[in-house]
Formats: sequence, C-alpha cells, structure tokens
Amino acid sequence: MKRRLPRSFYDRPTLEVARELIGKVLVHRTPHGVASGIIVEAEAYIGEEDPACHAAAGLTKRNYLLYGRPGIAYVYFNYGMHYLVNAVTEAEGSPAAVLIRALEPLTGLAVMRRRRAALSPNGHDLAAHALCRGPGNLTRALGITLEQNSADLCGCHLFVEDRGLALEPVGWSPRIGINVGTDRPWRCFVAGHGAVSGRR
DNA sequence: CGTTCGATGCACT
DNA sequence: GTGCATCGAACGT
Repeated sequence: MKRRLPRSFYDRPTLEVARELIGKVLVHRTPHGVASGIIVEAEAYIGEEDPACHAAAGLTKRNYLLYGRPGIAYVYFNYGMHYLVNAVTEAEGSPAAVLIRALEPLTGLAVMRRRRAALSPNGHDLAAHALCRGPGNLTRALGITLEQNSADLCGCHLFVEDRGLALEPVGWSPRIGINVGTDRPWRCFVAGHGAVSGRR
C-alpha cells in the first residue's frame, strides 16, 4: 500500500494537513540514493495574522511560495547553517505551510549517516532516531537544500507517501524555537517517540 | 540535571 | 545592523 499524496491533500486547512502528515512518509530521491522517513513531528504556520509565520510581514521575495500552489516545498536557510523544509498548504492566496520537524528513518540510513558525518564528526555513529531528529537535522540527512525550494511535492523527487501507518498517541503543543505566537498550540507530534525533537 | 553560547549567512528594515 | 521556525558543545548546580 503506497500512495503519493495528491495536491488535494495539501489544499486544506493547515492544522488538518499537519495532523494528517503524522505517520506519512517523506521521500527524497537523489543521485546518491533514496532516503525516507516517517513524519513524527510537524508545525503549522498559518497566514499573515500568525506572527511566527514568514507571511507575517506580507509578500516578499523570500516567502512568495507560501502564497502560491499547495503541495510545493518551501525551503529556506536559517541560522547561517540549516535548511528547513515546509509543505505549502491551503489555496493560492492563503499563505500557510507545515514545517516538517522530525522523521523516523525508514530507508537510506547509510546515506543519511554519510551526510550527517559531513558536518558532525560523530555522524557515522548516530543512532537511527537521532538522524532526522529536528528540522535542521532531517534536511541534512535527506540532502534537502535550497535546490529543493519550489520543488513539487506531487512530483517524483521529493514527495510524501501514505503507507497506511497510524502512529499514536498524537499530541499538540506550542511551536518550538520562536518568540512570538507561542500561545498557539500548532505543533503536532507522536508523544514519546524517540525521534521527536526538543528536550530529551 | 539545567542553562548559556558560538557557529555562520542571509533576508529584511 | 538585527534577528532568526537550529544544533551541540560547554559550562553551572
């Protein structure tokens, strides 16, 4: 049972998409091999009224993809060293997205360790659950960079599959790593899962 | 156990 | 010039 998520999946209220992405499988095919993992943590960023959303300051050269078609990858560079990947949600003109924050590695563990080792010396020795724990770590492990910005998640290189998995229990909390909009419980995660980011 | 802090580059004001 | 949707090492208790 493998089904690539259609664009209609992303063309929905963002909180719904965030919840539904839990348990789905993010896949990245590159010349170095295929790497994939089950999504265990995600955050919703919704509209210009959400102070933590990149659309809070209105349309810019950096965030224009948020205003466009759902089902597109919005990737940006942060803190001088990390790429973060989002799935654009809701109809055109409604700027919103879901940040993918953590995966349980499924395939391509070897290439993931190779990529992680390129930055941290102990990358080769990382436990499976540590490979894609955190939004910066998972893009590193999957080889996602600005090259994937604007990639179509309904295409054949970077996409999300439904394999009929249902991880539980699912919890909600405020979003992590932001200083505004912390009152909104828009972080969705598999409670107790070893690959979820945050305090151990 | 907890908190602080440096690395590092770019979009935005 | 400022401030990040981070990470991990270093330090304090």
